Amino acid sequence: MKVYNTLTRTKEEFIPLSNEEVKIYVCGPTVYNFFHIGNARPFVVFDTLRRYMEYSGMKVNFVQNFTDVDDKIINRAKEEGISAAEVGDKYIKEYFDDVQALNVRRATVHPRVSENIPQIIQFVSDLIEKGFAYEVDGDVYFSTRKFQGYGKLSKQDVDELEAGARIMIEEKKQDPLDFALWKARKEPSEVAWESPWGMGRPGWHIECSAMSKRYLGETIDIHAGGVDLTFPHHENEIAQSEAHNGKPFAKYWMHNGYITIDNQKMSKSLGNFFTVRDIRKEYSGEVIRYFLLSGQYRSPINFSKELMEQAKNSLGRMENAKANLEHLIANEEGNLTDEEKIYVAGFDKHVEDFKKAMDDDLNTADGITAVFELINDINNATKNGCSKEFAEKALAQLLELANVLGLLEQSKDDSIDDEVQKLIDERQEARKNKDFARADEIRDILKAKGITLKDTPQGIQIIKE
RNA sequence: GGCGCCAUAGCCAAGCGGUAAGGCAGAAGUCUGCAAAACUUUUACGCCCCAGUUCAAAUCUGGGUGGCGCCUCCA
Repeated sequence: MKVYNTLTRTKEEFIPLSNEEVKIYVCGPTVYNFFHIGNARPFVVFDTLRRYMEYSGMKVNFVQNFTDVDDKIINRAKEEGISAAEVGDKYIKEYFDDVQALNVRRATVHPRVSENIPQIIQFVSDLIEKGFAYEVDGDVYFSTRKFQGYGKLSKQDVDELEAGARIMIEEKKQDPLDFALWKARKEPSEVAWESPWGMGRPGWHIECSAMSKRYLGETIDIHAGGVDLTFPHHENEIAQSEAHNGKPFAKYWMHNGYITIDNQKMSKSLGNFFTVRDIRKEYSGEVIRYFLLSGQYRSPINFSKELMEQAKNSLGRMENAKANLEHLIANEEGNLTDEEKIYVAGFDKHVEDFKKAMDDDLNTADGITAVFELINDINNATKNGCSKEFAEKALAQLLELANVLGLLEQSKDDSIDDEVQKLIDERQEARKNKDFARADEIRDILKAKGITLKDTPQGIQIIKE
């Protein structure tokens, strides 16, 4: 498998550090609010990476943190009149609710900053001891210029950065490029922990370095996140971790592109964002997931109603294929015919195409194409009915690929109540008596309830929304 | 000022030197009591523009034009 590595700006063959497991760390959310569709992209993309690696036979140790100690959380807590811990707990719960709808599997570990304070304090102390950090009035800063190679990920030149002069000048810092590892408490009500430098809390960047080390070790295979984290967040993580451990931090750095609105970056500060929670009111999580996977992960994707409709209709084609096969399985019998055997043998090509696409830096757009080509074959094979065995094999093949993408996983509730059953029976009776007006009327009534009836040669197929 | 990305049909999107995948939307047809689903056919002599390299370029090089991003909390 090839992977685009931001560190080298090229696609590289992915070679795991160990044959036992692949170590992946993905920067997780700061839990002070519902996450938006832009935040959702890395969750879905790197979940797909993980699924594909597991499909390819690798064992993956996947760590994604929760940043539950942060200024925004503190502010939120003040606003809502609850503790910072309660804010964190609340939005972690909401995170899992949304992410479950998106078919994003739980990470191997979801560490929280608040549960890693001793490790962080140790990490910071070590950096001071090694001469990479210094304390001023209860704050601790990292000496950027002491770490050679600062800027290697984002390809920034230290002197150019300084010349940019867009960095907040803090009196306490020895150099404007230095960043906080530990922040002293400003007022007594703030969450804070005891430390060698007094009461305070960790800076943003140090958390990931400390948690990555604790849960995955000093050198990991892949560190991933959104492109906007490249600088300064990931650059700072490299500086901290490599200064501390004296060895490479991550072998591959993967960054997903933005979600845009009218071609502008979606962001909380611009206020042009849509939360997944809100989008879910109109589209299923799988539609959102399909939308996010419809382009290659490094390209920007524009978010719009029109594109969501396209995603919904496209996914609908996949769902129809699945539903039609399930209906055939329930109503047909028999084993593979000679003609069907040829079709089944042809499935392999689509699997190969799928793997080829996914091996090429997770080209999910092409992966989806392979699934549609499989569906075309299946539809052609079944247009005049098929054996039960064929339908079973076709469905298994379809789900094998779709599930790697995290699609077609949610089984719909197809139970119907007595009242609906009575209407369906009545419609059948009406059709038999050629009372098509009544039959169509009933179909419309059910349609209004979100139940679509299809009259197939294998009987009535009921589709619920 | 520094670093970087992108430009393919009405819309989305692959392709990365060998003669334009796939999906949505649209049109016609088959099937059906009618629908739905499915199937068949159909929609880019051309891939932002101009040069160049090559037997061959959407794909490489140079120069434009237009859009976006990072350098500041941000996925």
